[in-house]
Amino acid sequence: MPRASTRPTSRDVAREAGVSQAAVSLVLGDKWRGRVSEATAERVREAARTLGYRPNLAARNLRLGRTRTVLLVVPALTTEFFAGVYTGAARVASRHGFGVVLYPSPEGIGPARDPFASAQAALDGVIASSMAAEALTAIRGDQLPLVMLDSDPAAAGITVNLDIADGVRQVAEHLLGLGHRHFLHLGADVPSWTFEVRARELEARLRRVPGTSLRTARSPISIKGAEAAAETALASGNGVTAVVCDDDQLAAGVYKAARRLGLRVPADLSVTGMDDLALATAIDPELTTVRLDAELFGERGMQALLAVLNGEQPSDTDIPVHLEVRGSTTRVP
Amino acid sequence: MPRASTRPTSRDVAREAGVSQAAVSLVLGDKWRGRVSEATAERVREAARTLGYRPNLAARNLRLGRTRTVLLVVPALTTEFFAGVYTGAARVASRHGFGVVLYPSPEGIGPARDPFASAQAALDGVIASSMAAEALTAIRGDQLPLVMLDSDPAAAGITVNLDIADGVRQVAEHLLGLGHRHFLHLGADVPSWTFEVRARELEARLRRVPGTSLRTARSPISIKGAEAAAETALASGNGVTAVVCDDDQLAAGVYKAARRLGLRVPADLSVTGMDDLALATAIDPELTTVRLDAELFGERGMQALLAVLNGEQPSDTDIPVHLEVRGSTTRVP
DNA sequence: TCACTGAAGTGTTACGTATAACTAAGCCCT
DNA sequence: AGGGCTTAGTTATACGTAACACTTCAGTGA
Repeated sequence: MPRASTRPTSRDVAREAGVSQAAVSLVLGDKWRGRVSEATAERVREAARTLGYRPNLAARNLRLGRTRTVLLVVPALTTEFFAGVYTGAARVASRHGFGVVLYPSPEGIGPARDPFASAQAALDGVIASSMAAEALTAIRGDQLPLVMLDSDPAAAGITVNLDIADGVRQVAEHLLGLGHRHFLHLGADVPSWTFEVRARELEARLRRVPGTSLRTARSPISIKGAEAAAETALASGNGVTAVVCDDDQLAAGVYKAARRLGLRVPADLSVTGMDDLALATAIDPELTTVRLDAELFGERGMQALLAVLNGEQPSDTDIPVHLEVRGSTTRVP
Repeated sequence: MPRASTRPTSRDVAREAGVSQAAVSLVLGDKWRGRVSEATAERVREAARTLGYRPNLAARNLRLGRTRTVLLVVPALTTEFFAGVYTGAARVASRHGFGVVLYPSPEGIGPARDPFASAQAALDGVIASSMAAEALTAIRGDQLPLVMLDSDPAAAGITVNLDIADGVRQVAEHLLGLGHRHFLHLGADVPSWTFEVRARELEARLRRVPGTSLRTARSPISIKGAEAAAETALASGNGVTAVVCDDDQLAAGVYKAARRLGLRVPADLSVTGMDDLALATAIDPELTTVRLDAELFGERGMQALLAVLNGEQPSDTDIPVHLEVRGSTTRVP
C-alpha cells in the first residue's frame, strides 16, 4: 500500500533534526526537561516547524488509548439554545485540552440512528440531551462515561439539569399575581422528561389555587404547528386569559393565532414562553419568558463529564433559571 | 502501561471463535466471500455479538490512513441556517459511509483559533464557511482537501456557492417594480465575501436606474445591533422607503427601529431580508425575503468534497435562490 | 582509582486493525 | 501421477506515536 498521506511524521522530523524519533516525541510532548538539552530541543522544534509537522492523531489516540474528544448529542439545531450549550461545553473542554464533537440528532440524517456511526471519532465520553432510546442503548453498550442533560435523574448516567420546575413555578406565580385564573398550557408534542416536568409542575401549582382552570394543547415545536394548535384551542371561546408555552417558538405561534382570532396580546391574552431565544425580543410585544442559561448549562455538563473521567463524583445541583418579565403579560382584563 | 480500556479487541473475538484475528477482520469487514466459509463467518459474527465487540476506530484510522470523517466549519450557530447546512451535508455523507464533525467557529471558545485543536478527530477533508483567516491557514498547512462555502471563487480550495447575487437582483427588481427609489442597505458588519457580494450587487443594480439613491449602514448580525443601526440611519428623515437587509435578523431589528420611530411596515417602509429563517414568518408583518436552501447547500458542499476525495473534478454551478414575497413590502407611498 | 550520579539521549516495543503473502488441503483434468 | 485451480484459512507486517528500559559519558566525592 502506498503511503496514504505524504504528511511528515515524527520520524521525518527526527531525521531532519539529527535525533531519534523518541527524542522528537519527548520534546514535542513537552516531557523533555532533564532528558534532552535545550539546544537539541530547539533543533527539534525548528525541524518540526520547517517540515510543517503535525502529529497523526489516529496514531496518538491508538497509542494512548484515549482521544480527549467528547461527543455532544443534541436535538436538531433549530434554535440557538443548543449552540449556547455547545459553546459552554467547548469552552470548558478546551481549557482541559479536550475537543467536542457535535452531533445533532438524526432528523432525516439517514438510517443509522447511532451517534457513533456518524461520529467516527473515537470518544472518551458522551454528553447527551433528550435522546432517542436506541442511541442511548448504543452508548451504554459501549460503556462510555455518560452525562445526560435535562433528563430524568432516575435514568442512566449522571444528570445535569436546569431547574425547569422552578421556572414553571415562577411563571405560575407571575400570572396568578396578575389575577389570571384560566390557563392554557401549550406543550411540546415530544416525549421527553423535560416537557413532562413542565406539565406536571404547572398543574401542581395551579391545583393549589381554588377557582383555577387549566386546559392543555400539544404541538410540534415549530411556529406553524403552534399557530394551528393554539388557534384550535383558543377558538372555542372558553375564558382562557393566559397561555403558558413550553418554548418561545410555541409562544410565537400563539401570537399568530391570536392575531388571526382578533385577540390582542397582552390586552386580551397574556402569553409566556421558555428559553429566552432571540426570537423572544424580536416579536411584538416582547415575550415574557424563562431565561435558561444555555452556556452555563453546557459548562456544567462538561464539568460533570470531566469529573467522571477523572474518577471523581460530580456535584449535582440544578442550575437556577430566571423569569424575564416583558410586554406579553399583563393584569387580567 | 495497563490496558487503557477493557473493551474487547478483534483478537479477543478471534479467540472466542477459534480463528485467527485476520479471519475476524475479513468477516467483519465484509471481505470474506470466497475466503472464509459461511459457517466460520457466522461463528465469528456470533462471537463478536456475545463479546459486544466494537472496532477501535483509532486503530482502524491509523491502519487505513483515512478516517471517513469530515469537518464542517461554520460560524457560531445562532440561527438555524447552518443547522440546515449540516443536515444536508450529513445526509449525503452518511450515504457514503462518512461522518461529519461540526465545528462552530470560535465565539469565545478559547485561545486556540484552530479548528484542529478542538476537533481532535483525524480528518479526511474540510468544508468551511466564512472562516477566520487564521483557521484557513491552519487547514491549508495540513493540505487537507477543502471545500469553501459561500466564498470568493478566486480564493483557496473548491468553492460551492449560493447564487446570492441573483437573490439581491431579485430583491432589487421587486422593490423597483413597486416604485421604490430611495434605499437603505443594512449590511452585516462582518468581513466576508458573501456580504461584499450583496453590497456590490445591489449598488450595481440600482446604479442603472436614474433617480435612485442608496445609503448604507452596517450592523453586527443581531436584532439588537440592527435596531440601533437602523434607528440611527432612519432617524435622519431622508426619504428612504425601502430597507434591504443582508439577513433576516437584521430585518427584525429594522422592524423594531421602525416601531420606535413611528414608521409602519410596510405602509411607510418596505423591508426585505435574506435567508428565510423561521423568524421571517414569526414577526408581523411576515418578511419578504430571499429563501436560501440551506440543506441543498450542505448537500452540494459534501458532494463536492466527496468528489475531490475520489480524485474527481466537482462541478461548480451556483445554487439558485428564490424570493419569497410576503407582507413587509408594498407599493411606495 | 572507582563506584556512583545525573544528563542526554537511543533502541524497542505495543496500541488494534487491515491486508498482502503465504500455506494446505481437496478436487479436477489430462 | 502430477500440475493447476479453488476453498479456507493463517502468518506476518505496517500504520505513527509514546514511553519504558537501556546506554553512554562527564563529573563527583571518597
